[in-house]
Amino acid sequence: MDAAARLFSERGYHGTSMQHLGQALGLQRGSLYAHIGSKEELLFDVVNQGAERFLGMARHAASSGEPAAARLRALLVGHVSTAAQHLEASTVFLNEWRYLSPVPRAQIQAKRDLYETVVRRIISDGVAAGEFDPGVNVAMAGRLVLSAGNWIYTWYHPDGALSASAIGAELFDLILNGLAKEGPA
Amino acid sequence: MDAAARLFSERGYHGTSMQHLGQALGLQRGSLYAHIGSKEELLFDVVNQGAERFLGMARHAASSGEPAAARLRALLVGHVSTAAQHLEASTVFLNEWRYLSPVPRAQIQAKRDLYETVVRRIISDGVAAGEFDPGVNVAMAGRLVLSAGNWIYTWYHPDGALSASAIGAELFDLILNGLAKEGPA
DNA sequence: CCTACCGATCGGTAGG
DNA sequence: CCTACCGATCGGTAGG
Repeated sequence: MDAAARLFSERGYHGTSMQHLGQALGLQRGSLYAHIGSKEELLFDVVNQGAERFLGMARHAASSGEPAAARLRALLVGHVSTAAQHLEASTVFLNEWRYLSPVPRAQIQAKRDLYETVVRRIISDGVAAGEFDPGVNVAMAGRLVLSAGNWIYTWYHPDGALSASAIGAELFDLILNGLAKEGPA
Repeated sequence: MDAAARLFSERGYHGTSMQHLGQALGLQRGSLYAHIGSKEELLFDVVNQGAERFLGMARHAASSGEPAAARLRALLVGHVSTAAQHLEASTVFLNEWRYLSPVPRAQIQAKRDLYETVVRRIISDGVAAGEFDPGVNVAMAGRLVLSAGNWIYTWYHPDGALSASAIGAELFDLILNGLAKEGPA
């Protein structure tokens, strides 16, 4: 699965052959079928593990009992940290899941929808509690949070100046406070 | 190129065969080679056209002479509108460009970098002009804007409640003002 | 885990 | 001479 995550993230699912995987593991391609059912099953396992990682983190962040802003911050920091720690598997989760056939894809779609629901719930909680602006479009704000978190795999490098947590925290501050100068209405 | 944009966006570059392309056009796959040099050349053309579209729009938005906030708004609205109007080609531009071989990929990378530079320039102009908060991390804010714009192809549907322009405008307002309630510091 | 295959299909090119 | 194709096949590789 590690080799698959790496190769699928670099070459894409369809750009990776069983030959590539065999080579990475020092096996003939036919021999891989003693360990996996099919190439697609391998994709599903990598994608599903990624989905579970994000979902588990989100549920934990959402249920802390803290104010909505703190929960959203924990979720965004957790999201970026998870993506950074499992960059290849996260890339596969985000980019290659759509190549699954209908039944497994629907399973993953359900987990993606659940994740988005968790994010929106935190935001609508924050609006209800008076923490966030009552004019906030909850669906749009949820998508902004997911966008910010999901796009980082395209530019994050482990040896960058900022840690994953710091990136998550910076993104949260931007989303919470905006670009505009405080003060004059 | 339209057929390639559609097929590459749905199946991915490596998941699309010359057979698929021929079928979409009512031709034998071999006949396509009277029109293109190679499959990769076709990918490059789709990706490059996408890059040029976004870059042209960004240059136009950036050079209006308006305040930074208005320019950033125009860029985000333009970005979402462009992505919406050419959803398939934009998807290929964003997802499949990395499968180009080194030389053409570097050409596209340069255009992507240029686009990001335009975005950052607007933001740093806004900070310098006192429109934006002086504490803003320009690189991070630029990535947030790009993230918001680049992720929409995953959920945008032409028959949704909001037009592309309206989505761009809502995203801009969120990024400018943030989630937080105005008032108490 | 191997070699040796299967039915099919890959991107690309042949001559006409 | 051109554009726009044909049926067949090139050397290799796909998943199984």
